[in-house]
Amino acid sequence: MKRNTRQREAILSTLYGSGRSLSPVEIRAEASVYVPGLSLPTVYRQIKGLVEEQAVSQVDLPGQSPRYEAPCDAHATVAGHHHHHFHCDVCERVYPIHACPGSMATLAPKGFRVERHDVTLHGRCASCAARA
Amino acid sequence: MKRNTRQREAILSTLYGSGRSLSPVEIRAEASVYVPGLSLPTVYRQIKGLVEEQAVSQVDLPGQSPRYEAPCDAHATVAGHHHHHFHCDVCERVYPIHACPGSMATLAPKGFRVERHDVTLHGRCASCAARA
DNA sequence: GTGGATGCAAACTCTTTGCACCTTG
DNA sequence: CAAGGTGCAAAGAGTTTGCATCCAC
Repeated sequence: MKRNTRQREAILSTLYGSGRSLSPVEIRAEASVYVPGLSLPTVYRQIKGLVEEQAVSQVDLPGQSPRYEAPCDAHATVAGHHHHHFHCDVCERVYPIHACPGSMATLAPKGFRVERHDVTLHGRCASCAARA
Repeated sequence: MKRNTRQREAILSTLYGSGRSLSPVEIRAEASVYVPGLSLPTVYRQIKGLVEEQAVSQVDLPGQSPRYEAPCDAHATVAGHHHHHFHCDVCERVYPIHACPGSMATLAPKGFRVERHDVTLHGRCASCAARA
């Protein structure tokens, strides 16, 4: 997965252009504007390669299939930086949260070694909240 | 889904007997001890009904298929109470965390309305940490 | 020109559904 | 005895793979 095909470029620019996390189907829909006929298997193969080379990161939210996002450039860490996500219950979109409640090691029972945490917020995003 | 069949009893006692969240396959494996030949479709149908009547709650962790657990009786709230989960990276088991970092409404951007949050801790459970 | 990438179709996994038979109340 | 539950097999949904063709280098 190193060649600059039209498909790869379309997928990459879709991910880097969007400020949020996209599902494979969303990626296909957006990238199809640049490459009509783009196939879903190609999207899956490209994102798999892109995740491996850390050009894109995978976002797993509870109860949802994986989404993908461009590493945040606001903090310019090469391999992306620690952040969380907000899932809008209305439009189903996923937005990055550049804040963190901090270590949660003390929440676990004695003897448990906490090495990582995931936080997902749910509710209404700004535009869906304004609409209500 | 109201009749007390052997299958239903086996599934319920498996969930109530285990102190953690189980996947449908795990439920089937455990409950098969009481009902040999228990089928996976029956497990899926029973848990669906049990979740609807709130006798069991569904646990969605990031990147994982759903698990199911008996509502925690330590706090004795009928419909279960707010809690989180710990996922062991070694044995893949999921344990309840009866603590919560508190509201995270301030983490979201302006205009976002936060109504709920999920927290998942990852690392090593007590027995896997002791073994290392 | 050659090897990697693409698109199609088929395979796979997980979950759900149709249906004949069995069991609970 | 009737309504509901079970097991089997097959159908769906989402993702991955095989393969012939195409295209970037």
